[in-house]
Amino acid sequence: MKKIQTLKKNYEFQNVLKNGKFYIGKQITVYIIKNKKESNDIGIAISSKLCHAVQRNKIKRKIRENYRLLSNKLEKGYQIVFLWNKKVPVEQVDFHIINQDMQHIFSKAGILK
RNA sequence: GUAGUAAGUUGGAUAGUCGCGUAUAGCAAGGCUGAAAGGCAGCGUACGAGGAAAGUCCGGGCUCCAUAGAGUAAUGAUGCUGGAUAACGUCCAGUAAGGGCAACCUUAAGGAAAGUGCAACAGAAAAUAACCGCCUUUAAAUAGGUAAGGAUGAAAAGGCAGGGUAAGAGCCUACCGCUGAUAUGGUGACAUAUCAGGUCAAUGUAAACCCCAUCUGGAGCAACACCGAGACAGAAGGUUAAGACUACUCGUCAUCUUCUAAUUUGGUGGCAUGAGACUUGCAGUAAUGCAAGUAGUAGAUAAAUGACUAUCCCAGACAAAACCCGGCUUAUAGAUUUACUGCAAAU
Repeated sequence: MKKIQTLKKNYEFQNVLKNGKFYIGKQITVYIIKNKKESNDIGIAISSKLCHAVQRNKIKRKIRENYRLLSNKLEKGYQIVFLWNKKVPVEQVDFHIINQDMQHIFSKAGILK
């Protein structure tokens, strides 16, 4: 399954955020919960209060790109939601820091193969 | 050369690797799914954010509310004149006032003897002006006249000069301003000229209420239409009531309607050729109109146009389509074009 599956509905997001385990990195926070499928679903949520649409899109794209590069190495059957850490200024968004965060978090959560 | 004014254009580039969305009578010729129709996936190809996409401030298309119909009112908006436009609170050309040496710029530019209100502080007084001063009267107290001068203020009863007077005052006169009438020019706002007016009866504020003129039904693509699933409880009224998205009146519609409670969801259309853009010609001062020609696949739905690496330079600002158009407003690093103005120098 090559395409990235994404969460669509608000209740799906709420479910992950309420019941999932969370891990905090330097720039991103990740919520993870098991689902019963044989694939991973991800969602990216960035508050509209933080910045305007252009910055939001840049953050989303960098997170999505990083996930895409790592997705083959992950165990399957999880729902993952990425959040931006509110305390970090949005101008400092950096591809490599997110990459480190993600590897660290996924290995800590034990879903990295 | 320098300082400006106005109107425009542009809004990092190149290469490599990996990816995303839409389309596809291309390839593959059957990889997955399905009873089938078909759908999904792969490879290739093409296309894939802005000048403001933003704010959501106006106007319109489109949709529903009855085929949105008529009148009155309310509400809201606009407010010099003429024109443009589908329409506008927009644009163009003018007028007036103000600013700038100038190019040029700015203006929420109707009405203050229709009425009501407000004018802080200061000041004697904020609209039937007398605090000081001046003059007359009186021995003095007092009584009266007076808006020239002082002081306060954003604003103090046209300005200035002469005459006049007890002192003063449009009290009188000239000039300027103001108001009105007439004539001429202009479609008009208005301009110019002449004449008359000192009862020139009187501050500002209408971004206070208000008055006048003109316009204005409501809600919005989460509109709306269709397909398919889930759920489907209770009460009231029923031929004159209730309802049909501001109120009232009239008129129309319809047979089931209304209320309370509970309440989920998927797909398709709407949805990309439009009062569109550019070029040329003609008409017009112009906005714009008419004619001919040219180019042209963004279309998502937790939402595509990206990421990384390398090189270059002036080191990339503001900022992401979400039904669609016409505007307005606000944000914006840098680069660049044209026309014009002032100053300086040279010829």
